[in-house]
Order: sequence, then C-alpha cells, then structure tokens
Amino acid sequence: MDDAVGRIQDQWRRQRPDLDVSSVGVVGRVLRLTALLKQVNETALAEDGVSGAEFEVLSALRRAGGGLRPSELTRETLSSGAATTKRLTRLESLGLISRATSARDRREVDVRLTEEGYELIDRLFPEQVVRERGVLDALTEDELARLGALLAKALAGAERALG
Amino acid sequence: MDDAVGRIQDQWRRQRPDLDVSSVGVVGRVLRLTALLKQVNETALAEDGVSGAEFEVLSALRRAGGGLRPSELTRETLSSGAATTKRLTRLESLGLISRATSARDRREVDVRLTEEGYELIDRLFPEQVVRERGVLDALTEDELARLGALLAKALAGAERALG
DNA sequence: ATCAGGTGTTTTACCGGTAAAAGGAGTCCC
DNA sequence: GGGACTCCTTTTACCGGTAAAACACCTGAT
Repeated sequence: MDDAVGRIQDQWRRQRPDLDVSSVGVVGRVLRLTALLKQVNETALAEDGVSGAEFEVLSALRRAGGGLRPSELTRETLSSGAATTKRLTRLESLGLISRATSARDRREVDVRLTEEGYELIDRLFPEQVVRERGVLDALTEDELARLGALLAKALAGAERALG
Repeated sequence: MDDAVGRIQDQWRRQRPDLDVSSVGVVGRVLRLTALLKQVNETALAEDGVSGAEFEVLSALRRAGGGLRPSELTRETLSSGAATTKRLTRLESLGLISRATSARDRREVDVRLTEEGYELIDRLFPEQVVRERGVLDALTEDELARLGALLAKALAGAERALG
C-alpha cells in the first residue's frame, strides 16, 4: 500500500507542514493510475494497429448501436473536432468505418462501423475489459464496487460544478 | 451520482450483456476525472504563464528540497527525456530554474529553482491544492480518505505487477 | 429569390510530446 | 593510454493534438 504518490505526499508534508495535502493523495493517484492504464492499453492495442484514441471512436460507435455524426463522436471522446476528423480519415482508410453525407442535411456525415470494424471492436473490447480488471487486481470485487461508487459521487459533483 | 460514465456502462450492458463491464465504471471515471483535473489546473496555471507540465517540474524541484538532475525529473514526471529537456529550456529562459553542469561528473546537470522559481511554486502549489480539493467537493473528508486508501491499494498492486 | 446568420465538418498552422540517433563524459580492462 | 562499453543529456525527425479559419450547407426574415 506504499506507492510513489505516498512518497510524494510525505515530501510535501516535510517541506510545507503548514499545508493540508490530503487531496494530493487522491489526485496524484488518479493521475498516475490513468497514465498506467493508458500505457497498458496502448501497448496491447498496438498489436492490432490501432491507437487508444481510435479504439475510443470504435467503442463509441459500437455501444451506440448505430451511426453517429462526427460532432457526436467529438463530444463522446472529449476531444476536438479536428482530432475526430483525423481519426476518422485514418479509420476509413483502414476500412474499419464508413463515412457518408446525410441525405436530409448534407452538412452532416453519418459514420458507421464496417463489417470489419464491427468484428474488430467486438474482439478488442472484451480483451480490454479483462486487461483493465487485471490492472486493478489488487482490489476485491467489493472494493472495486466501493471505489466506483466514490468516484461516481466525486465525478458527478465535479461535472455539475464545471461541465 | 448519475454521470456520463454510468450512461456509457449502461449502453455496453445493453449491447453486450454477455460481458462483465464492472471495471468500466472504475476505469472510465478515473480517466474522466483526470481529464477534468488537468483541464482545471491548466486553465488556472495559464494566468501565470506556465503549463501543467512545467508546474510539475517546479513541484518536483520544490518538494525535493534541492537540486535534481534531468534524468530524475524525467522519472518523477513520468515522461521522456526529450520532453524534460524542452521544459527545462523554457523554464530556464523564464528565469525560474538554473542549469549547471556538475563538477564531479560533467555528463550530469544540476537543475535548481531560482529565487524567482521558488517564490512562484510556493505561491502556485497551495493554490493548486485548494483548487483540487474544490473539484472533489462532493466528497466529505472521510470519503476522500477512503477513496485515497482504495486508490493507493490499487496503484500499489498495479505498480508491483507492471513497473 | 436572396441574403444574413448559424451549424457541421474539414483544413491550416502550430505546439508539445516521443523514439531514436547523436554527442560528450566517465569506467574498465588489457 | 587506447579502445570498447556504458551513461546522461540534447538534438533530430516526426506524430497526434488543438484553436481558429475556411468551407459547405441549411434556415428564416425580408
């Protein structure tokens, strides 16, 4: 239970005993865990030639169960419209998605998984879930549930206050 | 307590009822919270003309209580050596740090906060702690402590398994 | 019908990150 | 003391991201 962030927190307590650095323990670990998870996933996905960001696009399309527009994908992936365009261009050239301008409003683009894209994400997503559970292997099912609940409460509050 | 990640999890349950997607609740929220925290901090730091990454370098130097070498800063900030060089060059040009080649081993560089850098980070760090506590305002002190403990356990396990 | 204003997507210009190569300095061993 | 090896930092070449401009299209008022 002694990790890199705990050591950082101790250093701060020594240097600035006047401050309450309790939030550092939470924030630092959230950031560190994110870095770890991203790295593990990127590495695994590289074998199939897709990046984490591209995986996210495929995931969003798969769980939506139908076509989405670029603007919806942009919102879903918390990134810029320009990034979405680049990802779609690459995924299209890989044959994993199709882009078609909408008939009723020709500004809009309908993005869909191709048969190949559908098969890929349906294989990759279950692998990802297992992999992520593996990273969190130190926690029991019960602890995982409590962690999820605390994070949900924190995130809901943060999104309400900022988003 | 109903957030964006909860909706994503529900979509997956509908599309792939065969999978256990409980880890998505934890991982998704960790990732989302990281994005939120980074955005809030970057925005606030921009007023003083430093990026989040530059702040991290200054923080590492301040809590170390003395000089560090670029390789130590690279390890401390979980980034590449090239990134460290760029950040140091910028921070040096801003007059916030100094670089001096070590006397006993001239491959090594001794990076230190200048008086100005010391004063800046000593002002910014307390602001950051307060800001981060604000993002997590939905949690009580007790919940924050339990969240920190669960994250510590998860992270210690993950670091042992991978790092 | 036209045009002002708004919306959805892509393009442009740039910025900060990385991997790998290069450069400069120490160590070891014959 | 010269050469192979290793270590630390910086440079190089490139890649994926963003903000803002450009582009294409729709809508509603006139």
